Amino acid sequence: MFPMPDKHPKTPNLQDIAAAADVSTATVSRVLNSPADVRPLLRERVETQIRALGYVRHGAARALASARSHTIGAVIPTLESAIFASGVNAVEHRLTEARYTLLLAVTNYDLDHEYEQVQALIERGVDGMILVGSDHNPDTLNMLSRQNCPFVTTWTYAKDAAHPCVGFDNPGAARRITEHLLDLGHKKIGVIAGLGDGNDRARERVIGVRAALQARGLELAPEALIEKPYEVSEGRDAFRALMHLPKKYRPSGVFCGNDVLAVGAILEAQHLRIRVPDDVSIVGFDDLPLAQHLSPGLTTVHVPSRRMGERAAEYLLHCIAGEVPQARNELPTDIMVRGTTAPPPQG
Amino acid sequence: MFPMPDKHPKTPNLQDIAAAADVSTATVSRVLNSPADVRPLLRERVETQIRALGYVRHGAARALASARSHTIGAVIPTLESAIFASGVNAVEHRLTEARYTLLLAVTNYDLDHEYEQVQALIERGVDGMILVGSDHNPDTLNMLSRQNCPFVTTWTYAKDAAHPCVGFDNPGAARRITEHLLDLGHKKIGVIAGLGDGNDRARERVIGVRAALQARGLELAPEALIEKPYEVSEGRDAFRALMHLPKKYRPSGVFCGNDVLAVGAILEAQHLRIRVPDDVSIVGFDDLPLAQHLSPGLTTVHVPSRRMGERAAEYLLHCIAGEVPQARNELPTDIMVRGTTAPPPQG
DNA sequence: GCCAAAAATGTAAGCGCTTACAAGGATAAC
DNA sequence: GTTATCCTTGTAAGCGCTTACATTTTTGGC
Repeated sequence: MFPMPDKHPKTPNLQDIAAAADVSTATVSRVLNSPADVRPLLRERVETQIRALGYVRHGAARALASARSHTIGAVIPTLESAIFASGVNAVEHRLTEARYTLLLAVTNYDLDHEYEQVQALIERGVDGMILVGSDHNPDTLNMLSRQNCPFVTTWTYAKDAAHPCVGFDNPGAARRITEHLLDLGHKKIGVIAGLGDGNDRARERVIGVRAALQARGLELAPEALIEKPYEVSEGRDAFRALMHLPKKYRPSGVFCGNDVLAVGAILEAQHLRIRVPDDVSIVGFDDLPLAQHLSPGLTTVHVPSRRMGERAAEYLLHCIAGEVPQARNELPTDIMVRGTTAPPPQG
Repeated sequence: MFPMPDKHPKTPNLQDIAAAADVSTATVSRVLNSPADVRPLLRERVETQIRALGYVRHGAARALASARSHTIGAVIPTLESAIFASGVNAVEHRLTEARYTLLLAVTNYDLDHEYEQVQALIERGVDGMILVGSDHNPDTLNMLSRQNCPFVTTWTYAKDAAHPCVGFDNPGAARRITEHLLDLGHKKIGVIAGLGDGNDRARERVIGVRAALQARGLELAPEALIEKPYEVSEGRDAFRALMHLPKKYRPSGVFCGNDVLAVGAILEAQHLRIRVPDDVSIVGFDDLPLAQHLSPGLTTVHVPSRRMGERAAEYLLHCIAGEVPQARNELPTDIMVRGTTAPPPQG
């Protein structure tokens, strides 16, 4: 073996810095982690070398030695939905402020896949984990607690929740916006819900709709409940199906499990030359940025996704700092009454 | 100190498994990493213990010992834009398939912030990095190569690109869709561009528009070029401004730097009772899922964001595997002619 | 059965860092 | 000038794993 031209001049490590600055590795480590503990003169000598050699910490070694990875994991259903994306964005911001890094994993609404993703993140040594919803494989939660990895669930809240959560009252919000429809005089309500399997939020919203109806002695006809994946085209299909129901069931007010489905419904209404809100009222859920720009603006439930992301990140950061933050955090939702709702025709 | 009730029964490590299965740690490591190297009988004995004790690998230790973190970093401008979100989603999928995990960082279109994020990810020991665009702080690229961290840029392609990239021809696509407008007979073109600072894609798209105009002896009036952040409301504002231009400059065809701006333009047109495409034609860029559902459907440039994400992930995975994949990858774009473009009024 | 070659397993040396503890120096009280 | 105290810095032991190398076992040709 002969001397290589230094193509890969070996990235410097703590020892190299220590040698260059003629101090011990402990001192370099201290300059990096608790600069106040080392005298300015020495500190500067070390910092000079750090810059000169372009030293970058070795996170794995750091994590191994300190049992702290400075990373947080988030496991979400999908990034295709704008609303999770913006929540994740918020999480990322808070973490970056705290010099933490986000590990992201996606489940596609599959709880078994979620289990694997959680395991993968635990293997990566995340210091905390953010989950969506309260539907989880029991193994997932077991693993989390066995590994004593602090975690918090988002997007749902219940005052008796079994786990730390920062979320909101899904059935309550669904109920309130349904009541808005009922207050306008609608009697026949249709529902375009998200897929309920493994998705407690979707199910709970339907429960909220039912509750509102029952309180007025009404019922949700089975024909008028359609479950669909969260996609514009699915919303269109479902809305068309609803409009082709026999008159007896055909709804004058349609509750959509989220805004993506609602946009689909509106577009299909336009396509079918059904006027919104004159002929049919439509409500959504989530308040995507787009909702207010549509014309007419979409009446929907505003969900504080950004704040939820921030709060979840903060919760974990506090846990890691050894504090015991409040475990159950409820965030308010708002009914945004805009242009897609009105009294039913001839009524 | 007295014996604690085992609240935290210390998560088991390789040694514990080795002891329990009465083998060496090397053997346990092998059943985990190259099971074929250990005889079925032994392997099963070890696997039994792994399950029994609920063992989970310690990634940091693994990374330290093997110089491989099994993570990839992605640094993107924002997650609020649906199009990056879906690209990231695609990256995540490919990585998960390869048992890799994604570290995500966001820059908010700030190149200095990008530098910090890249450093943070390098500290975390990512095995490769995905960047967006070709505008970068030189320090960022230096760090990457000093740490010899393989990386690939996305969203731009140039046949003489200085770095590995998987992207597409921004100016070319912008030029082609502008030509579509010109072919319809439009002579006065307005542009609602993204903010060009630190965003080569936004600038290149404008260059493409200019090229198309110049080729026909036309010019882009300075008044008719408006730069805005990628937001619906900004698109509305810009469109309104364009429509209030003196007749001489007022465009009959508007090129929007992305679909979000285009949606804003369409909505504002609706608001101003300007008919699209009868009075004004509008084109976008990106082909967000929504674009085809609008009515009229948005004429736009289809960008293969999903495939781009997949290819970028694959590129890095190949690099890590020691291969030398093709460094410059161009993906095709398509002009999607839909309903928002037509000949200008009165001929 | 015997022996060489091949396959399976074990041994142990790090990977780069943090941190308890030890040691050395400066400071201040007397 | 001493000594006790505090503040800085150094020493060195791991953290949990991978992997080159050494050792043992198995295999198969004869």
